[in-house]
Amino acid sequence: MSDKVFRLYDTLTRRVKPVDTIEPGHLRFYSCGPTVYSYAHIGNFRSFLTADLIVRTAKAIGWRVTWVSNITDVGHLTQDDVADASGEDKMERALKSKEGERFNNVWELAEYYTDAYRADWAQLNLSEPDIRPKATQHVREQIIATQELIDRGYAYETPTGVYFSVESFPSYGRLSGNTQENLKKAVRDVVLDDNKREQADFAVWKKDDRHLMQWFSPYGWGFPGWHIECSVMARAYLGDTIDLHSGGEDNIFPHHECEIAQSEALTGKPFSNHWTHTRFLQVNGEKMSKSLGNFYTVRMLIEKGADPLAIRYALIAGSYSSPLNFTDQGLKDAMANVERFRRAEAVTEEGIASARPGDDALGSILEDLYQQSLGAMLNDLNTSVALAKALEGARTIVREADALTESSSKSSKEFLAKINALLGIVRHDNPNIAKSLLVVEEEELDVTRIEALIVERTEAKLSKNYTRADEIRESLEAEGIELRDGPDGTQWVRKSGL
RNA sequence: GGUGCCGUGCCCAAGUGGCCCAAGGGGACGGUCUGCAAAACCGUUAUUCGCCGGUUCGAAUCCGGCCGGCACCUCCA
Repeated sequence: MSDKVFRLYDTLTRRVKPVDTIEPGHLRFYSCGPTVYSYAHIGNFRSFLTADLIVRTAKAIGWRVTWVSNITDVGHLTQDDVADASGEDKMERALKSKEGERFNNVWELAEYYTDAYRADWAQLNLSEPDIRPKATQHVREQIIATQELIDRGYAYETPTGVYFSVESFPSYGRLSGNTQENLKKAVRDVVLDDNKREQADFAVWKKDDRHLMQWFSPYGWGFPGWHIECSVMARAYLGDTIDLHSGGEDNIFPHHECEIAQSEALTGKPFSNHWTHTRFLQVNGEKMSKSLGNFYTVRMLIEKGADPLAIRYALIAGSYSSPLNFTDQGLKDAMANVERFRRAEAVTEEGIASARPGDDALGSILEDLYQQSLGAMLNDLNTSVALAKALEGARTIVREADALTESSSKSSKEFLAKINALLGIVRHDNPNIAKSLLVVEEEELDVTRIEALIVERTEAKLSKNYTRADEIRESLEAEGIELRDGPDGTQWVRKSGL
């Protein structure tokens, strides 16, 4: 525990305010996860990273965190709630697509993309949520909640499903500004459904005995509406009122607006005391979309040679509360920065091994920088400043390099460990998980041959045969191997494909 | 039409009333090192914050107008 204040923007009150926990020092946090009908893209991950950074920051000030992040493995409708429920389900559509051919059924498809999601998650060094519930594992509770909403007069059954009556919940629209009145003014074409009392009413349960995923309920065969899963799972794991709820900006409406309505209708208590939303990621100044060809997944970028931690860095380089422009150049920039942390770590290890006597020249400087970095994170997750302070620390360490005493090295090591716990950009917290899930197989390198060539080049240099030396350097360069001459000999590194 | 968000150097991006003649990263340029390069390290790189007015002792920061961009309005992180 500490007396530090963690401030975050709250979408509901539209201002930055301290995160208050109901139980002192214990954050109960729910973040919306993906629908697993395809690979999650880097825009999805930007929003998951916000959740990860919230958890890391809370832990850095000594809070206990119970973090629930769901997996939506029920397909929801791709179209508006059309009257006959014939709207195609996005998981069904994925199954019928070319990529879906290899799956026997939607369940396998969901499982495959869930695994892929978790692998990418580990690659980007996101910490593991305490609970990762699946919508399909909570259908029973969703049916019970649906019935309760009917019993309490907030929902009604029609020939096509069960709908939540927006009129019955007067504060509907408080989060998004889409009040019933404003929604009526909307001129957007909406598919009319005569079964609904009001156009703004939304589905809690859809009746459909042809749906690929269906369950039996008091209303016959069908499947749950999209919003009810989060209401139910948040309550099951975190209680009636939670401290904080997060998601992407597109979740504000309708998803979170509807969650609030359902949850508060069920419990009569506030659903979440704080709401945080991550703004969209743009790619090269444009909206990310498949048609524009700028739709990036984590594995695509790794295949292109991007360092997973650099992807992470690039995605958190800007504030979560503003749109971020993800560019190829930004990714390269991030790689250079991640490299600097690696260098600082290498220098630190050498310094400890050297056992050089002397004062700890860095301890207080680094502690100060860490505190500034933490302070920035506590101030509405100001990642730009937090990263700047972390980089300054890494630079400070690298600058000392050969002059690092053993005690300075130990301070450096502590600094890097704390920065990594806070920002996750120095190294993978759990390298084994990241490695075992590595999506791209490192192509085999003939290390013996490379090292033999380096020896040959060193000899050529000694005999002043620079033509041969440069020839070796250039041929290795062409293979993607970069040579770096230093006082202690020549090192080699793989060059990134970016 | 409704509801929100944004416009800072060549690029990305902090700062939202005085500590800012504006962090940090990349790039570019100069230097140290080096056979040369790469890497590393050091230094330089916005009297200025979309435009025009206003408020104020003081504005990138507040207010008004204009121009430009983005998101959501029941598939979407």
